[in-house]
Amino acid sequence: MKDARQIKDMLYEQLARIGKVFSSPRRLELIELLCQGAKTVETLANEASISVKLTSAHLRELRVARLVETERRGKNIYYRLADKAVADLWVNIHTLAEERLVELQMALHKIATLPNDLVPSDRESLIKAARKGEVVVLDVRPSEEYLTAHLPFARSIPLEELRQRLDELPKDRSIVAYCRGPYCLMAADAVAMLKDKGYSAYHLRDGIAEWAVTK
Amino acid sequence: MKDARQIKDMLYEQLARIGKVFSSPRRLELIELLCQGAKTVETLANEASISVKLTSAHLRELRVARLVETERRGKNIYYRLADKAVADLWVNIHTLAEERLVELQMALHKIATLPNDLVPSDRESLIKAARKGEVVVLDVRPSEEYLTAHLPFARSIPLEELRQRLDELPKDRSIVAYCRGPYCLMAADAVAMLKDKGYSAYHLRDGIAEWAVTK
DNA sequence: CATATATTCTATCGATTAATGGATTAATGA
DNA sequence: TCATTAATCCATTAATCGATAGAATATATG
Repeated sequence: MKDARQIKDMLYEQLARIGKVFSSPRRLELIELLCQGAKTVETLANEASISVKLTSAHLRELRVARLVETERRGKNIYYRLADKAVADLWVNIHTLAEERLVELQMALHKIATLPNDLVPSDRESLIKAARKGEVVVLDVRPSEEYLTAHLPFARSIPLEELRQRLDELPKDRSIVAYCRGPYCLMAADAVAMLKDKGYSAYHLRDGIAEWAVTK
Repeated sequence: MKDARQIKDMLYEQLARIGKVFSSPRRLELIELLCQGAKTVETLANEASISVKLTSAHLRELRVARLVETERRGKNIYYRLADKAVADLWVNIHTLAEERLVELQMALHKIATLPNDLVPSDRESLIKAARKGEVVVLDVRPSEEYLTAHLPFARSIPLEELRQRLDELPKDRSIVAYCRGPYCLMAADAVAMLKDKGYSAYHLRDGIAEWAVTK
């Protein structure tokens, strides 16, 4: 069996194709955005603050690895994750990275101005508190993303509208804001603004992708 | 906040470090070997059929990403996975790859001479059958790996010794052989040999890493 | 202390990849 | 049909990575 080595090499090469997709910072950011729902190339480019050409090139990599699917709607082409398992893998990678990489832990520390645990941190008690109305769960992502999927009992006020719509929020209850996930800065911004205006606001670092992983 | 972009870039760069580790075929093979237990550089080099120098270089990558830990025992340095989550990620990646990549499915089809489902394929019924003695679960990996961890009720006969120790196996019962995982060819070899000698043998594609993932 | 063994470090070459700009395709709408 | 919009393809450049060979280190053993 002299070709056993060859077969083996080929197998690992195929596996590495998946790893390669997750080896580029830009692609990871695109994957996180796609975890929020289907989006056009231009939307993705804007939200990731990179050129449309570069976005297209990275999406091509995702496409040849069969991790995303495309659908044309009128002028636009919408990209979406091909499988929930892709989002799961994304969550797995960033969880492992946060556990193992001290550099990442320190960078995250800079973002989280305050500890995360002042608020019911496990899922059941957060949902329970939200159901009872003890806390307000606030989704600060764009409303399309809220419509695609959101946490139970969450109310949607996109970050851009938050300043004008502050009066919709009660000052006598805690507000728990979340956004796309641990690397999205929208919820942190929202919490800073709310605290500045006298609200008692907290930052839930998980997004819907993290929430969806059955642990 | 003009440095928000910078912070974000840095975060994704850190995350990509983990992805990069999983983007090389050789490193994936080393990770799979390390899923079987702690091993020296030389052992890893031999089992992956690559030079010691190259092995050391790849292990260095794993080390700077904090995914492995080292321990000196006498002359040798033993490498082991730093966290069970690393093995879980390996299983996640190859599961996703098998689901999404047609090329990989076809390559695996060449290895699996016969379908995998002729034998109790879910865990509970396999364990139950093994407990009752209806089937023999056979671990054909080197005995050190068996000693580190093995499936419940599995009996150890390393592939190299199998030819001489055939008489230890019963001809009136099914034999279910497994090895390191779906990309290891040892169990396939063993099954081919056993069938050739008149045994009723089957190939369980999962290894202990796959088995350990709580689904 | 000298030698053998196990492993790592450094330098180098070729191959791959990320990013950018220019040209091209595909669908829409006047 | 022609212009517009959305996205991709293609060619180029700089940076990075995988692999190999030679030198260096660190530990064990005589």
